[in-house]
Amino acid sequence: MNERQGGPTVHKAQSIASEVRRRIVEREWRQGDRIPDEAELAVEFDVARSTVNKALQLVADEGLLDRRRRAGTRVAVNPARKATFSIPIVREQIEQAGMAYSHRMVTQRRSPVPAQVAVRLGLPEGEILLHLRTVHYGDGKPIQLEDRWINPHAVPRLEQADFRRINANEWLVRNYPYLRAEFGFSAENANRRDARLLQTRQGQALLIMHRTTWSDLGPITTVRIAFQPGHFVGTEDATERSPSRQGNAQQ
Amino acid sequence: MNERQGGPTVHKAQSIASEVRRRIVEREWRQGDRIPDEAELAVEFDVARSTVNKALQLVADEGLLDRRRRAGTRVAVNPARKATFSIPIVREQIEQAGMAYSHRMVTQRRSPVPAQVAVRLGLPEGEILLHLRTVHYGDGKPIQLEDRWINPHAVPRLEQADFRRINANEWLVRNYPYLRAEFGFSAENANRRDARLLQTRQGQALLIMHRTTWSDLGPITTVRIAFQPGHFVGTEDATERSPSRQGNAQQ
DNA sequence: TATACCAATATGTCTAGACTTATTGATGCG
DNA sequence: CGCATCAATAAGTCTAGACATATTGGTATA
Repeated sequence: MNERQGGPTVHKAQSIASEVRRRIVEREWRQGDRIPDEAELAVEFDVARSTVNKALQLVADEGLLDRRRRAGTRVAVNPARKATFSIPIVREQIEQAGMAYSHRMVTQRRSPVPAQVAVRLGLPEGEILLHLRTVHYGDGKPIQLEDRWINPHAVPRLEQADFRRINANEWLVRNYPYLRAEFGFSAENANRRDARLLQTRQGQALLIMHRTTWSDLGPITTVRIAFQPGHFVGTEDATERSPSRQGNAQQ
Repeated sequence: MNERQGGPTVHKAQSIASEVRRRIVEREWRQGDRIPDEAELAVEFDVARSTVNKALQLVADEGLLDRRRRAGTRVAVNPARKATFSIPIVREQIEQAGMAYSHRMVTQRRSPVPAQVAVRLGLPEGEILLHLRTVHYGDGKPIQLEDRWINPHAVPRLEQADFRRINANEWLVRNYPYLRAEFGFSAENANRRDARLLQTRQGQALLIMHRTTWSDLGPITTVRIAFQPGHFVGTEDATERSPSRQGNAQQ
């Protein structure tokens, strides 16, 4: 009972997942169809059931399959719905574009959160948080403008940080891992302050990105980032989960 | 050699992953630290090594850990960088907001792709694709405007679809699963046509979403969606991979 | 007819053991 | 001192088997 030889690390699960994707994409298995169960596929591909299980979980995580106990595995009716984001850290992003990075802190003070921000953070209005406004520059030209609120209760030693030297984004990322994040995008016509800080004209369409992060100590920070006109924020990938880790995020 | 009793389906891997996250977040393990190897943790938590492996892979996929063969597992220096997107299908989105959905096809014709679009699709300029312009309405008011190119080579039976009855988004999603997708956001001041179709004024800041999808037959479709002024597109989650599947995407 | 219950089933999860492979760190050589 | 080589290590993957549990569909009961 031990007639193995080839040995693992050959990604059988990955190949099975690919084959499953192929059958779905080429319509051998149609949307809504029940596919053969794990045991059958294990026989077909000549692998252990757990290997099939792993493969199907991969594909299901991508959204192409729906799996339910006892009910079996079906080809998803609304397939492939996830996309993973990969957003460079401001400084890296700017430096990777071959520009010299710098930043300027425009505001730093403790003040009561306005209602709108409190909602994003899930905190009561009026709580005293640290409020920062920072402009990030590439070769001296403004690239993005961030308006940030930091929750001191979730960020011990916040006082010790000098945000004129290291920007809040980097400091938080390096020191305060988060467990959950929410992103959002919208567009706004530049108001007077945005226009001034980004050195553009009022009314210019700006891409606005909101981001809020949490650890188990509560909300860490929420930011509103206004990008230079014309800026494009792209995601990479979707669906096909890569086994390797990569990417970045701003906090 | 068989003294088990409690039995699985208790998510030991998940609990271990949570504990690992906790140690990272609470800085018992600092950024850059090497953590105990799988065998040690298996002893500590009294589980099989493969269970620890699974737990650590989960956390590594979230970005909190970096793992390398022989080198061991370290707490990531730039942690937690992924966010998964979950975007409702237009019609569902509008209906879920309690509005009556309708759509209107403004343009439908085959024409040569302009250079800009060809680049997004990775096709030669001038290829003949199907070009559609559609406005989606909620309670009769324009919600979003999509400008779409569809590649007939990746979409068999394209002729048989009647996009006046079912919108392209839904038709594609139901029939043509994709394997890869790219998203992007930007902001533009509404031009004359955008303004007319969205019933707003020129110059208004519009959130623009670009999306391109591929199957193994090549690029399927690329869309530029212009949202009604004030529209907000949010992502959900990040990091903490949920074992269940959910969410939606537009094609 | 509606409900409660039960057996069968397919997936979910874990274990213990084995083999594979990238990478490190030490050793020996030119 | 720089470089090639090699053994040890830690993660990566797979297997076979077991138990867990949600769901289904049928059967018996009120």
